Amino acid sequence: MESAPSLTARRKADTRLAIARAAAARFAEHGASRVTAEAIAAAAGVSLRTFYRYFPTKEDAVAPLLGIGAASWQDALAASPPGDPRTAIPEIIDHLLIPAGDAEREGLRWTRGLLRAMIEDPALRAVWHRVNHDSETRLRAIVAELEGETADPFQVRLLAAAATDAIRIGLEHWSESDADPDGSGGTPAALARRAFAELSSGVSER
Amino acid sequence: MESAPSLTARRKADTRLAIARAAAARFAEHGASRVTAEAIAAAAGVSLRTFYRYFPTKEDAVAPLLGIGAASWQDALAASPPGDPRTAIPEIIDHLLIPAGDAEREGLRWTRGLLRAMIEDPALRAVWHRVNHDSETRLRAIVAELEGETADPFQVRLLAAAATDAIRIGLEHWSESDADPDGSGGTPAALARRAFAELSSGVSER
DNA sequence: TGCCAGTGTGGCACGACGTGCCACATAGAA
DNA sequence: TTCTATGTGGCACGTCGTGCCACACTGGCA
Repeated sequence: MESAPSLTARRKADTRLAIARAAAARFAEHGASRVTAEAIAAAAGVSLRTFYRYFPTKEDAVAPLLGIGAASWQDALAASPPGDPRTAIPEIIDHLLIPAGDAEREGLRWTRGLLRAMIEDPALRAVWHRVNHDSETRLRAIVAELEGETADPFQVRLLAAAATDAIRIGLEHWSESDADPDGSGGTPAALARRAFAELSSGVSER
Repeated sequence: MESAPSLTARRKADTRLAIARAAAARFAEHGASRVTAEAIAAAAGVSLRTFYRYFPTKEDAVAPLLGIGAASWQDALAASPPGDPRTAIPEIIDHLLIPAGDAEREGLRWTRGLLRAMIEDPALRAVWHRVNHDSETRLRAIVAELEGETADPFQVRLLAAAATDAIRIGLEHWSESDADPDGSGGTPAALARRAFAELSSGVSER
Protein backbone atom coordinates (compact mmCIF):
# COMPACT_ATOMS: atom_id res chain seq x y z
CA MET A 1 0.00 0.00 0.00
CA GLU A 2 1.07 3.58 -0.26
CA SER A 3 2.36 5.38 2.76
CA ALA A 4 0.11 7.90 4.43
CA PRO A 5 -0.49 10.79 2.04
CA SER A 6 0.56 14.11 3.46
CA LEU A 7 -1.95 16.64 4.63
CA THR A 8 -1.33 18.83 1.60
CA ALA A 9 -1.77 15.94 -0.77
CA ARG A 10 -5.10 15.03 0.76
CA ARG A 11 -6.22 18.64 0.61
CA LYS A 12 -5.36 18.82 -3.04
CA ALA A 13 -7.28 15.67 -3.82
CA ASP A 14 -10.27 17.01 -1.91
CA THR A 15 -10.16 20.32 -3.72
CA ARG A 16 -9.89 18.57 -7.07
CA LEU A 17 -12.90 16.43 -6.35
CA ALA A 18 -14.89 19.34 -4.96
CA ILE A 19 -14.32 21.31 -8.14
CA ALA A 20 -15.24 18.32 -10.30
CA ARG A 21 -18.47 17.73 -8.45
CA ALA A 22 -19.42 21.39 -8.43
CA ALA A 23 -18.81 21.58 -12.16
CA ALA A 24 -20.70 18.38 -12.94
CA ALA A 25 -23.77 19.43 -11.00
CA ARG A 26 -23.93 22.86 -12.65
CA PHE A 27 -23.13 21.62 -16.14
CA ALA A 28 -25.80 18.92 -15.94
CA GLU A 29 -28.41 21.40 -14.78
CA HIS A 30 -27.72 24.55 -16.80
CA GLY A 31 -25.46 23.50 -19.64
CA ALA A 32 -21.76 24.23 -19.76
CA SER A 33 -22.09 27.46 -21.73
CA ARG A 34 -24.32 29.04 -19.10
CA VAL A 35 -21.98 28.26 -16.21
CA THR A 36 -19.01 30.51 -15.60
CA ALA A 37 -15.71 29.21 -14.32
CA GLU A 38 -16.05 31.83 -11.62
CA ALA A 39 -19.26 30.22 -10.37
CA ILE A 40 -17.70 26.76 -10.22
CA ALA A 41 -14.68 28.08 -8.38
CA ALA A 42 -16.86 29.89 -5.87
CA ALA A 43 -19.00 26.81 -5.28
CA ALA A 44 -15.87 24.75 -4.66
CA GLY A 45 -14.48 27.40 -2.32
CA VAL A 46 -11.45 28.40 -4.34
CA SER A 47 -10.46 31.43 -6.34
CA LEU A 48 -10.73 31.59 -10.11
CA ARG A 49 -6.97 31.54 -10.37
CA THR A 50 -6.73 28.35 -8.37
CA PHE A 51 -9.45 26.71 -10.45
CA TYR A 52 -7.23 27.07 -13.50
CA ARG A 53 -4.32 25.54 -11.63
CA TYR A 54 -6.33 22.34 -11.24
CA PHE A 55 -7.88 22.21 -14.70
CA PRO A 56 -6.71 23.66 -17.99
CA THR A 57 -10.23 24.38 -19.14
CA LYS A 58 -13.62 25.03 -17.64
CA GLU A 59 -15.06 21.93 -19.29
CA ASP A 60 -12.17 19.70 -18.29
CA ALA A 61 -13.23 19.99 -14.67
CA VAL A 62 -15.60 17.02 -15.03
CA ALA A 63 -13.05 14.66 -16.58
CA PRO A 64 -11.96 13.09 -13.27
CA LEU A 65 -15.51 11.80 -12.76
CA LEU A 66 -15.52 9.82 -15.99
CA GLY A 67 -12.93 7.31 -14.85
CA ILE A 68 -12.20 6.07 -18.35
CA GLY A 69 -9.28 8.36 -19.10
CA ALA A 70 -5.84 7.17 -20.04
CA ALA A 71 -4.80 6.97 -16.38
CA SER A 72 -7.51 4.43 -15.60
CA TRP A 73 -6.27 2.16 -18.35
CA GLN A 74 -3.01 1.74 -16.50
CA ASP A 75 -4.79 0.30 -13.47
CA ALA A 76 -7.08 -1.83 -15.56
CA LEU A 77 -4.25 -3.33 -17.51
CA ALA A 78 -2.23 -3.95 -14.38
CA ALA A 79 -5.15 -5.87 -12.89
CA SER A 80 -5.62 -8.01 -15.97
CA PRO A 81 -3.26 -10.73 -17.16
CA PRO A 82 -1.53 -9.84 -20.39
CA GLY A 83 -2.05 -12.16 -23.32
CA ASP A 84 -4.28 -12.21 -26.35
CA PRO A 85 -5.84 -8.72 -26.65
CA ARG A 86 -9.08 -10.32 -27.75
CA THR A 87 -9.59 -11.87 -24.34
CA ALA A 88 -7.82 -9.18 -22.33
CA ILE A 89 -9.90 -6.29 -23.66
CA PRO A 90 -13.29 -7.50 -22.43
CA GLU A 91 -11.78 -7.85 -18.98
CA ILE A 92 -10.45 -4.33 -19.17
CA ILE A 93 -13.89 -3.14 -20.21
CA ASP A 94 -15.42 -4.72 -17.15
CA HIS A 95 -12.76 -3.24 -14.95
CA LEU A 96 -13.41 0.23 -16.34
CA LEU A 97 -17.20 0.19 -16.41
CA ILE A 98 -18.12 -1.80 -13.33
CA PRO A 99 -17.66 0.63 -10.46
CA ALA A 100 -15.29 -0.69 -7.86
CA GLY A 101 -16.03 -0.12 -4.23
CA ASP A 102 -13.55 2.64 -3.63
CA ALA A 103 -14.36 4.65 -6.69
CA GLU A 104 -18.08 4.53 -6.05
CA ARG A 105 -17.75 5.40 -2.40
CA GLU A 106 -15.67 8.41 -3.27
CA GLY A 107 -18.18 9.59 -5.85
CA LEU A 108 -15.78 9.14 -8.70
CA ARG A 109 -18.51 7.93 -11.00
CA TRP A 110 -20.64 9.07 -13.86
CA THR A 111 -24.40 9.03 -13.79
CA ARG A 112 -26.93 9.01 -16.60
CA GLY A 113 -27.43 12.71 -16.14
CA LEU A 114 -23.77 13.56 -16.37
CA LEU A 115 -23.26 11.28 -19.37
CA ARG A 116 -26.22 12.83 -21.15
CA ALA A 117 -24.77 16.26 -20.58
CA MET A 118 -21.36 15.10 -21.80
CA ILE A 119 -22.86 13.85 -25.05
CA GLU A 120 -25.49 16.48 -25.79
CA ASP A 121 -23.72 19.66 -24.72
CA PRO A 122 -21.40 20.79 -27.52
CA ALA A 123 -18.61 21.98 -25.25
CA LEU A 124 -18.68 18.89 -23.06
CA ARG A 125 -18.92 16.61 -26.05
CA ALA A 126 -15.49 17.86 -27.06
CA VAL A 127 -14.13 16.67 -23.73
CA TRP A 128 -15.96 13.38 -24.12
CA HIS A 129 -14.35 12.79 -27.49
CA ARG A 130 -10.95 13.86 -26.28
CA VAL A 131 -11.10 11.40 -23.41
CA ASN A 132 -12.07 8.63 -25.79
CA HIS A 133 -9.34 9.61 -28.19
CA ASP A 134 -6.76 9.46 -25.42
CA SER A 135 -8.03 6.02 -24.49
CA GLU A 136 -7.64 4.85 -28.06
CA THR A 137 -4.08 6.16 -28.24
CA ARG A 138 -3.15 4.50 -24.98
CA LEU A 139 -4.79 1.24 -26.01
CA ARG A 140 -3.05 1.25 -29.34
CA ALA A 141 0.31 1.19 -27.60
CA ILE A 142 -0.83 -1.60 -25.29
CA VAL A 143 -2.14 -3.78 -28.10
CA ALA A 144 0.95 -3.19 -30.18
CA GLU A 145 3.07 -4.40 -27.32
CA LEU A 146 0.94 -7.47 -26.71
CA GLU A 147 0.95 -8.43 -30.35
CA GLY A 148 4.66 -7.96 -30.86
CA GLU A 149 6.55 -6.57 -33.79
CA THR A 150 4.98 -8.81 -36.37
CA ALA A 151 1.59 -7.19 -35.98
CA ASP A 152 0.12 -5.17 -38.80
CA PRO A 153 -0.18 -1.56 -37.56
CA PHE A 154 -3.48 -1.13 -39.30
CA GLN A 155 -4.92 -4.19 -37.57
CA VAL A 156 -3.70 -2.86 -34.26
CA ARG A 157 -5.38 0.40 -34.99
CA LEU A 158 -8.65 -1.30 -35.84
CA LEU A 159 -8.61 -3.35 -32.68
CA ALA A 160 -7.92 -0.33 -30.48
CA ALA A 161 -10.63 1.63 -32.23
CA ALA A 162 -13.10 -1.22 -31.85
CA ALA A 163 -12.43 -1.39 -28.12
CA THR A 164 -12.71 2.31 -27.37
CA ASP A 165 -15.70 2.64 -29.65
CA ALA A 166 -17.34 -0.25 -27.86
CA ILE A 167 -16.98 1.52 -24.53
CA ARG A 168 -18.15 4.81 -25.98
CA ILE A 169 -21.18 3.26 -27.65
CA GLY A 170 -22.03 1.20 -24.62
CA LEU A 171 -22.10 4.29 -22.44
CA GLU A 172 -23.91 6.43 -24.99
CA HIS A 173 -26.57 3.80 -25.60
CA TRP A 174 -27.03 3.27 -21.91
CA SER A 175 -27.32 6.98 -21.21
CA GLU A 176 -30.11 7.27 -23.77
CA SER A 177 -32.01 4.20 -22.69
CA ASP A 178 -34.94 4.53 -20.33
CA ALA A 179 -34.08 5.14 -16.75
CA ASP A 180 -35.36 1.93 -15.21
CA PRO A 181 -32.52 0.36 -13.24
CA ASP A 182 -30.66 -1.44 -15.98
CA GLY A 183 -33.56 -2.32 -18.17
CA SER A 184 -33.86 -2.30 -21.92
CA GLY A 185 -30.45 -3.49 -22.89
CA GLY A 186 -28.43 -4.12 -19.79
CA THR A 187 -25.56 -2.47 -18.03
CA PRO A 188 -22.97 -0.31 -19.75
CA ALA A 189 -20.40 -3.06 -19.32
CA ALA A 190 -22.65 -5.64 -20.94
CA LEU A 191 -23.45 -3.34 -23.85
CA ALA A 192 -19.79 -2.51 -24.33
CA ARG A 193 -18.75 -6.15 -24.28
CA ARG A 194 -21.38 -6.99 -26.87
CA ALA A 195 -20.29 -4.08 -29.03
CA PHE A 196 -16.66 -5.12 -28.85
CA ALA A 197 -17.49 -8.73 -29.70
CA GLU A 198 -19.35 -7.70 -32.85
CA LEU A 199 -16.96 -4.99 -33.97
CA SER A 200 -13.80 -7.00 -33.42
CA SER A 201 -14.91 -10.35 -34.80
CA GLY A 202 -13.98 -9.31 -38.31
CA VAL A 203 -10.55 -8.03 -37.40
CA SER A 204 -8.27 -10.93 -38.19
CA GLU A 205 -5.71 -11.92 -35.64
CA ARG A 206 -2.55 -11.22 -37.49
CA MET B 1 -29.30 22.09 -62.59
CA GLU B 2 -29.45 25.11 -60.38
CA SER B 3 -30.20 28.49 -61.86
CA ALA B 4 -27.37 30.99 -62.03
CA PRO B 5 -26.33 31.91 -58.48
CA SER B 6 -26.71 35.59 -57.78
CA LEU B 7 -23.69 37.84 -57.48
CA THR B 8 -24.09 38.05 -53.72
CA ALA B 9 -24.29 34.30 -53.38
CA ARG B 10 -21.10 33.84 -55.35
CA ARG B 11 -19.34 36.47 -53.30
CA LYS B 12 -20.36 34.76 -50.09
CA ALA B 13 -19.06 31.42 -51.32
CA ASP B 14 -15.78 33.06 -52.32
CA THR B 15 -15.40 34.74 -48.97
CA ARG B 16 -16.16 31.53 -47.15
CA LEU B 17 -13.54 29.64 -49.13
CA ALA B 18 -10.99 32.43 -48.77
CA ILE B 19 -11.36 32.33 -45.01
CA ALA B 20 -11.12 28.55 -44.92
CA ARG B 21 -7.96 28.52 -46.98
CA ALA B 22 -6.35 31.32 -45.00
CA ALA B 23 -7.13 29.51 -41.78
CA ALA B 24 -5.91 26.12 -43.01
CA ALA B 25 -2.60 27.50 -44.24
CA ARG B 26 -1.90 29.29 -40.98
CA PHE B 27 -3.11 26.51 -38.72
CA ALA B 28 -0.99 23.93 -40.53
CA GLU B 29 2.09 26.11 -40.26
CA HIS B 30 1.91 27.66 -36.79
CA GLY B 31 -0.68 25.63 -34.91
CA ALA B 32 -4.18 26.84 -34.17
CA SER B 33 -3.38 28.30 -30.76
CA ARG B 34 -0.76 30.64 -32.18
CA VAL B 35 -3.02 32.06 -34.89
CA THR B 36 -5.51 34.78 -33.97
CA ALA B 37 -8.90 35.05 -35.57
CA GLU B 38 -7.94 38.61 -36.35
CA ALA B 39 -5.03 37.42 -38.49
CA ILE B 40 -7.19 34.99 -40.44
CA ALA B 41 -9.80 37.63 -41.05
CA ALA B 42 -7.19 40.10 -42.24
CA ALA B 43 -5.64 37.54 -44.59
CA ALA B 44 -9.04 36.79 -46.05
CA GLY B 45 -9.81 40.49 -46.45
CA VAL B 46 -12.70 40.72 -44.03
CA SER B 47 -13.25 42.25 -40.63
CA LEU B 48 -13.15 40.22 -37.45
CA ARG B 49 -16.87 40.71 -37.03
CA THR B 50 -17.55 39.29 -40.46
CA PHE B 51 -15.31 36.32 -39.79
CA TYR B 52 -17.58 35.31 -36.94
CA ARG B 53 -20.61 35.63 -39.18
CA TYR B 54 -19.21 32.88 -41.39
CA PHE B 55 -17.89 30.58 -38.69
CA PRO B 56 -18.95 30.15 -35.08
CA THR B 57 -15.42 29.45 -33.94
CA LYS B 58 -11.90 30.18 -35.00
CA GLU B 59 -11.14 26.49 -35.46
CA ASP B 60 -14.35 25.79 -37.37
CA ALA B 61 -13.05 27.83 -40.26
CA VAL B 62 -11.29 24.80 -41.76
CA ALA B 63 -14.31 22.50 -41.66
CA PRO B 64 -15.49 23.28 -45.22
CA LEU B 65 -12.22 21.87 -46.55
CA LEU B 66 -12.77 18.47 -44.99
CA GLY B 67 -15.69 17.56 -47.20
CA ILE B 68 -16.87 14.77 -44.95
CA GLY B 69 -19.32 16.77 -42.87
CA ALA B 70 -22.98 15.96 -42.56
CA ALA B 71 -23.80 18.06 -45.63
CA SER B 72 -21.60 15.93 -47.88
CA TRP B 73 -23.45 12.82 -46.80
CA GLN B 74 -26.60 14.17 -48.39
CA ASP B 75 -24.93 14.34 -51.80
CA ALA B 76 -23.23 10.99 -51.37
CA LEU B 77 -26.45 9.26 -50.43
CA ALA B 78 -28.35 10.91 -53.25
CA ALA B 79 -25.76 9.59 -55.72
CA SER B 80 -25.94 6.06 -54.37
CA PRO B 81 -28.87 3.66 -54.74
CA PRO B 82 -30.55 2.90 -51.44
CA GLY B 83 -30.68 -0.70 -50.36
CA ASP B 84 -28.70 -2.86 -48.01
CA PRO B 85 -26.52 -0.54 -45.91
CA ARG B 86 -23.71 -3.07 -46.07
CA THR B 87 -23.33 -2.52 -49.81
CA ALA B 88 -24.40 1.12 -49.88
CA ILE B 89 -21.90 2.31 -47.28
CA PRO B 90 -18.74 1.35 -49.18
CA GLU B 91 -20.06 3.28 -52.16
CA ILE B 92 -20.69 6.29 -49.95
CA ILE B 93 -17.14 5.98 -48.62
CA ASP B 94 -15.77 6.10 -52.13
CA HIS B 95 -17.93 9.05 -52.97
CA LEU B 96 -16.71 10.96 -49.93
CA LEU B 97 -13.02 10.14 -50.10
CA ILE B 98 -12.29 10.06 -53.81
CA PRO B 99 -12.05 13.70 -54.82
CA ALA B 100 -14.49 14.52 -57.55
CA GLY B 101 -13.40 16.87 -60.28
CA ASP B 102 -15.31 19.90 -59.13
CA ALA B 103 -14.31 19.69 -55.52
CA GLU B 104 -10.65 19.26 -56.28
CA ARG B 105 -10.62 22.06 -58.82
CA GLU B 106 -12.15 24.40 -56.30
CA GLY B 107 -9.61 23.48 -53.65
CA LEU B 108 -12.21 21.92 -51.41
CA ARG B 109 -9.90 19.15 -50.36
CA TRP B 110 -7.77 18.07 -47.47
CA THR B 111 -4.08 17.35 -47.78
CA ARG B 112 -1.79 15.26 -45.59
CA GLY B 113 -0.55 18.43 -43.94
CA LEU B 114 -4.01 19.69 -43.06
CA LEU B 115 -5.12 16.28 -41.83
CA ARG B 116 -2.03 15.96 -39.66
CA ALA B 117 -2.75 19.34 -38.14
CA MET B 118 -6.38 18.37 -37.58
CA ILE B 119 -5.35 15.26 -35.67
CA GLU B 120 -2.33 16.49 -33.74
CA ASP B 121 -3.39 19.99 -32.74
CA PRO B 122 -5.62 19.77 -29.67
CA ALA B 123 -7.98 22.54 -30.71
CA LEU B 124 -8.36 21.26 -34.26
CA ARG B 125 -8.75 17.69 -33.09
CA ALA B 126 -11.91 18.79 -31.34
CA VAL B 127 -13.28 19.96 -34.68
CA TRP B 128 -12.16 16.72 -36.30
CA HIS B 129 -14.04 14.68 -33.74
CA ARG B 130 -17.10 16.89 -33.95
CA VAL B 131 -17.25 16.46 -37.71
CA ASN B 132 -16.97 12.72 -37.34
CA HIS B 133 -19.60 12.70 -34.66
CA ASP B 134 -21.99 14.64 -36.88
CA SER B 135 -21.35 12.12 -39.64
CA GLU B 136 -22.20 9.28 -37.32
CA THR B 137 -25.42 10.93 -36.23
CA ARG B 138 -26.47 11.59 -39.80
CA LEU B 139 -25.57 8.07 -40.86
CA ARG B 140 -27.46 6.59 -38.00
CA ALA B 141 -30.66 8.16 -39.28
CA ILE B 142 -29.93 6.96 -42.80
CA VAL B 143 -29.25 3.37 -41.76
CA ALA B 144 -32.30 3.31 -39.52
CA GLU B 145 -34.43 4.33 -42.46
CA LEU B 146 -32.90 1.78 -44.78
CA GLU B 147 -33.32 -1.03 -42.28
CA GLY B 148 -36.88 -0.20 -41.39
CA GLU B 149 -38.65 -0.32 -38.08
CA THR B 150 -37.71 -3.89 -37.29
CA ALA B 151 -34.05 -3.02 -36.91
CA ASP B 152 -32.37 -3.25 -33.54
CA PRO B 153 -31.33 0.29 -32.57
CA PHE B 154 -28.12 -1.00 -31.08
CA GLN B 155 -27.19 -2.77 -34.30
CA VAL B 156 -27.93 0.38 -36.25
CA ARG B 157 -25.69 2.28 -33.91
CA LEU B 158 -22.88 -0.21 -34.34
CA LEU B 159 -23.12 -0.11 -38.11
CA ALA B 160 -23.06 3.68 -38.21
CA ALA B 161 -20.14 3.77 -35.83
CA ALA B 162 -18.25 1.20 -37.89
CA ALA B 163 -18.73 3.27 -41.02
CA THR B 164 -17.67 6.63 -39.62
CA ASP B 165 -14.84 5.04 -37.72
CA ALA B 166 -13.68 3.37 -40.91
CA ILE B 167 -13.49 6.74 -42.64
CA ARG B 168 -11.77 8.35 -39.70
CA ILE B 169 -9.23 5.58 -39.35
CA GLY B 170 -8.59 5.43 -43.07
CA LEU B 171 -7.79 9.13 -43.13
CA GLU B 172 -5.76 9.08 -39.95
CA HIS B 173 -3.72 6.12 -41.05
CA TRP B 174 -3.14 7.65 -44.46
CA SER B 175 -2.08 10.97 -42.98
CA GLU B 176 0.54 9.24 -40.86
CA SER B 177 1.88 6.98 -43.57
CA ASP B 178 4.94 8.00 -45.54
CA ALA B 179 4.41 10.64 -48.11
CA ASP B 180 5.14 8.64 -51.24
CA PRO B 181 2.19 9.02 -53.58
CA ASP B 182 -0.15 6.41 -52.20
CA GLY B 183 2.37 3.90 -51.04
CA SER B 184 2.43 1.76 -47.94
CA GLY B 185 -1.21 0.94 -47.59
CA GLY B 186 -3.09 2.58 -50.39
CA THR B 187 -5.47 5.45 -50.77
CA PRO B 188 -7.67 6.75 -47.98
CA ALA B 189 -10.70 5.28 -49.71
CA ALA B 190 -9.12 1.84 -49.95
CA LEU B 191 -8.06 1.92 -46.30
CA ALA B 192 -11.51 3.04 -45.23
CA ARG B 193 -13.24 0.32 -47.25
CA ARG B 194 -11.01 -2.31 -45.73
CA ALA B 195 -11.61 -0.95 -42.24
CA PHE B 196 -15.35 -0.98 -42.76
CA ALA B 197 -15.30 -4.52 -44.11
CA GLU B 198 -13.49 -5.81 -41.04
CA LEU B 199 -15.35 -3.78 -38.46
CA SER B 200 -18.80 -4.47 -39.85
CA SER B 201 -18.46 -8.16 -40.63
CA GLY B 202 -19.37 -9.08 -37.08
CA VAL B 203 -22.43 -6.86 -36.92
CA SER B 204 -25.26 -9.20 -37.76
CA GLU B 205 -27.86 -8.04 -40.20
CA ARG B 206 -30.84 -7.87 -37.95
C1' DT C 1 10.51 26.72 20.28
C1' DG C 2 11.93 29.52 16.57
C1' DC C 3 13.53 29.90 11.89
C1' DC C 4 13.45 28.63 6.88
C1' DA C 5 12.67 26.69 2.39
C1' DG C 6 9.14 24.90 -0.56
C1' DT C 7 4.76 24.97 -2.30
C1' DG C 8 -0.19 26.06 -2.74
C1' DT C 9 -3.21 30.14 -3.01
C1' DG C 10 -5.25 34.76 -4.25
C1' DG C 11 -5.23 39.23 -6.65
C1' DC C 12 -4.37 41.81 -10.64
C1' DA C 13 -3.71 42.93 -15.35
C1' DC C 14 -3.76 41.49 -19.92
C1' DG C 15 -4.57 39.51 -24.70
C1' DA C 16 -7.84 36.83 -27.08
C1' DC C 17 -12.46 34.89 -27.94
C1' DG C 18 -17.20 35.34 -29.35
C1' DT C 19 -21.66 38.29 -29.37
C1' DG C 20 -25.20 42.07 -29.29
C1' DC C 21 -26.13 46.32 -31.21
C1' DC C 22 -26.17 50.04 -34.46
C1' DA C 23 -24.80 52.49 -38.63
C1' DC C 24 -23.41 52.19 -43.36
C1' DA C 25 -23.02 50.28 -48.12
C1' DT C 26 -24.43 47.67 -51.85
C1' DA C 27 -27.43 44.30 -54.85
C1' DG C 28 -31.62 43.71 -56.89
C1' DA C 29 -36.60 44.87 -57.47
C1' DA C 30 -40.11 48.37 -58.46
C1' DT D 1 -34.14 56.75 -59.51
C1' DT D 2 -36.04 55.14 -55.26
C1' DC D 3 -36.86 51.57 -51.97
C1' DT D 4 -35.99 47.44 -49.41
C1' DA D 5 -33.33 43.69 -47.93
C1' DT D 6 -29.16 41.86 -46.80
C1' DG D 7 -24.11 41.75 -46.02
C1' DT D 8 -20.43 44.33 -43.70
C1' DG D 9 -17.64 47.07 -40.24
C1' DG D 10 -17.03 49.31 -35.75
C1' DC D 11 -17.61 49.35 -30.95
C1' DA D 12 -18.36 47.75 -26.37
C1' DC D 13 -18.88 44.05 -23.41
C1' DG D 14 -18.57 39.64 -20.67
C1' DT D 15 -15.87 35.60 -20.38
C1' DC D 16 -11.79 32.71 -20.93
C1' DG D 17 -7.19 31.40 -19.76
C1' DT D 18 -2.33 33.00 -18.34
C1' DG D 19 1.86 35.50 -16.48
C1' DC D 20 3.42 37.71 -12.57
C1' DC D 21 3.95 38.87 -7.79
C1' DA D 22 2.80 38.81 -2.89
C1' DC D 23 1.12 36.15 0.91
C1' DA D 24 0.10 31.98 3.93
C1' DC D 25 0.90 27.70 5.43
C1' DT D 26 3.11 22.98 5.73
C1' DG D 27 6.86 20.32 7.07
C1' DG D 28 11.81 19.92 8.08
C1' DC D 29 15.82 21.52 10.85
C1' DA D 30 18.51 23.53 14.62
